[in-house]
Amino acid sequence: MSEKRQRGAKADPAADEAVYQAITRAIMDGRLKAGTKLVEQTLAEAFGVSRERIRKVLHRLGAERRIEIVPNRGSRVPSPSPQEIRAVYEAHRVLEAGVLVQLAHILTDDILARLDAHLLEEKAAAARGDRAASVRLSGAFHMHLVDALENEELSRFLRDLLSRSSVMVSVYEPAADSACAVDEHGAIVEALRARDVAQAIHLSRHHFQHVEQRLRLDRPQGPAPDLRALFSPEALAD
Amino acid sequence: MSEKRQRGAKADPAADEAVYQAITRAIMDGRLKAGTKLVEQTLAEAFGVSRERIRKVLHRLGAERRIEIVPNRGSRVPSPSPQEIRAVYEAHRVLEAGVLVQLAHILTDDILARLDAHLLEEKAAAARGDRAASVRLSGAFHMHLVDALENEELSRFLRDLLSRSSVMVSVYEPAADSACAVDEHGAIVEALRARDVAQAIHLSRHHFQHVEQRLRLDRPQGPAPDLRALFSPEALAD
DNA sequence: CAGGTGAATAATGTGCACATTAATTGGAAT
DNA sequence: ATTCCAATTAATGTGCACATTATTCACCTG
Repeated sequence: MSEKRQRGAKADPAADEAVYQAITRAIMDGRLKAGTKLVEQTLAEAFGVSRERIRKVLHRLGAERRIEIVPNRGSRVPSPSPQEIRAVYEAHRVLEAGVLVQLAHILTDDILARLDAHLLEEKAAAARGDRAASVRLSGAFHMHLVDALENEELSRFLRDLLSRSSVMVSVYEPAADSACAVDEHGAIVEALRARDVAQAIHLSRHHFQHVEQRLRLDRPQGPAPDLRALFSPEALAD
Repeated sequence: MSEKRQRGAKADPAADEAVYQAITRAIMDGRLKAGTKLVEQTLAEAFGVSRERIRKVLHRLGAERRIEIVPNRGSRVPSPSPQEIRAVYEAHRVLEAGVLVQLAHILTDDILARLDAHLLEEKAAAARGDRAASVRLSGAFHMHLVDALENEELSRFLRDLLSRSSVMVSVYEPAADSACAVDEHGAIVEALRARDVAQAIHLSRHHFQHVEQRLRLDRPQGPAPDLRALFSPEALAD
């Protein structure tokens, strides 16, 4: 007998997750550019799964705001407007202010030690000029701050925000050096160590202001959608 | 001819939304108690729609954390543990601290006027002993604070948190009077008017502490799930 | 030749039939 | 009587066939 599937066959239960992860990574890595249309049939053939499965994954991604779904018109990678980008960064800034307030109340030496360890990592990555690692660790710093509160709700919210801003940097190519970010991160930790909440918030706000200014929001609008046929099936499956 | 549906018939496009709203409301109003199992076939018959439609709505609700879905084992209304409840309230508290920081930067007389107007509404509801309205307006106050920032990300996050905490109060019946809440809300607005951020945060934190303490987290655990057959189809459809 | 209208094509939405897995019940053996 | 196992039942998961809607394109008309 061949591997032919029966009617209601139940294939790999982890297949959903695999497809979900693949598309998510493709979006976050910028391999799927903003505005690209995600055609169900094409994706189904690319992954070698049924269209229904793709469909389910797409709806999940839509619910998580990772893609845009317009009824009867399909799904596509969102191309956020400058306004939406500002909103995400502002949300991040507002959340971190609240996190810092709470962190000051439950701060332990253990938490500070972990933050210090992370800063060393960041500094090392910056020193050896590893840009990819720098970007990743820069986001991880803020995740560390939230994770210190050990609150799944808050961690999830920040994770969502970070995943969305990572899409944005792939649209509006940021100017390179995030070296200064390390120092700013360190300053925030120092303010925390001194239990100076107001100062920590102040530094955090300025930090975000710098990051936001680094984006090229001036001549954005339509980054030439270039949609359709830009995503190769084998590149997706990798 | 009858109203019999064809094979791939496309019924009311708003049917999804109707089912979604109905279930959401039923959960938030406490008509669907925590732990109740949501059987697809039963719901399909209750709403008079196909099981696939129910299925889609259920998955959407699951993605929004409004219900719990265990693969191959179905969906149910979550019965949050005391730990999860604390997490939600803490998240709310942390978010509001950040909101107050940002609000202090962009505060206008117009915003203050709207908050004052809301306080009057709350006071009126409390004065006439309308408990349902009081609870609703109490949540609305915090929504107003976030909405003043005009940031959809933050508003959505708080909306999620509120919808989850509303489920919780239906589990752990709170002691009645939320009268003092009005005064505490008013105090926060006054601190804002005086541009005293630290004081506003301080008051907000204490406010949440009061609300959280009002819940009966002492002898909770299993509120006697009582699942199956407690939800009447006609009560759902209302 | 421009602009719009229709048919043809492509892509999305949905009900249904069945597979699969969990829950339940009945019975036999110790 | 209790425990364990098999068979039945119930509920969830999935592929497929089609309907419906959007898009494209060719053709006709002014």
